[in-house]
Amino acid sequence: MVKRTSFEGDACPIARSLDALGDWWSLLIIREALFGLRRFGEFQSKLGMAKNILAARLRSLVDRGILATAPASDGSAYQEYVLTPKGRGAFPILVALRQWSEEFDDHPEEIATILVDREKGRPVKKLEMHAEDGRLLSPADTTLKPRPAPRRRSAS
Amino acid sequence: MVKRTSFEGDACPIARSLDALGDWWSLLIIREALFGLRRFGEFQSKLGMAKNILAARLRSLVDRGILATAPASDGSAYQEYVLTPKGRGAFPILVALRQWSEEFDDHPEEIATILVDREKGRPVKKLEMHAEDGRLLSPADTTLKPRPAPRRRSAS
DNA sequence: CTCCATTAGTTTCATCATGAAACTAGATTG
DNA sequence: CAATCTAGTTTCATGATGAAACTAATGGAG
Repeated sequence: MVKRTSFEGDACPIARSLDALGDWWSLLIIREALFGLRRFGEFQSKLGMAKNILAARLRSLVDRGILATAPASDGSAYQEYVLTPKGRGAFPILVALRQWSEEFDDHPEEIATILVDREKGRPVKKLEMHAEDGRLLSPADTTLKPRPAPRRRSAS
Repeated sequence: MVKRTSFEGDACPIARSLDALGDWWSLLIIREALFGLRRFGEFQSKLGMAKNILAARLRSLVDRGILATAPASDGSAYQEYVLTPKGRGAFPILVALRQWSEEFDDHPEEIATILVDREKGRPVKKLEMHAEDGRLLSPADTTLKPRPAPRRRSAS
């Protein structure tokens, strides 16, 4: 059992996310799915990845509830892969990755696209983290706390 | 050249970020570094990863300007690994991954920690995306545009 | 209905990456 | 200066990846 370590049982939520999304292709598949791709062949030609790897990734994403197979929207007998709410929920991760690249990449001139506000066509601002009361938070304004034990029924 | 495909030259900023951070360990190393870890042995024992892999990752992260080696803060002759601004800039990525897990994980009761506002001790809100003018944007409110060609000197 | 092309995979095989353990050089401690 | 600790490197077995060939089912042309 020299297996590539899994973070499935890890208590850290970051590790748990990485267990599902942290390989080289899953997030790119989700990116394309958000962009509207649905068919095996579309993913394969757009991403240029090996078909066996794509098949394995799609299976994993379906198993984890990130994609679902749907019985074809154009009437053909083939199936399609569509994002579940869980899959669409990965959007902020993609935005965060994009913005990190936009801000820190050594060759930003090679970046082909920018994410813009559809209405105005202007670049979106950086992701913001806010407190419950609305205050804008910087990393230093945050800290980690142990998760409170889930209370059963009512408070003690 | 059956090498694991690199996204280094890819025009997609998400792929470019994944090229630097998209392996199983890099983001966890950054997480620990944000938490204050600095020494090789600290990372190794905290993450429980093989030392050769850790050494390779640290080297890669230093090469990419995400970590820097510093000549020891406690006077010893060993070196330390500290985050650069580029490394600290990955904070939103970690928050996005954490929040995705908090929202969609099948076993959220296994998650040990929550990210809170230091001042109030209350959980932070989900990351928000805003337009330049401050409007809150949903994914559907955004679209991709080709990056405008960089103008030289003045406008045409 | 038949034949051919397309789609969506699976199989095979070579190579790369990962992980565990042993090993090592230099730093630190007693 | 001997024992130990730190920070790695080396070695080797195994798992993951990728390219290409192969296959079964579908779709389309005539």
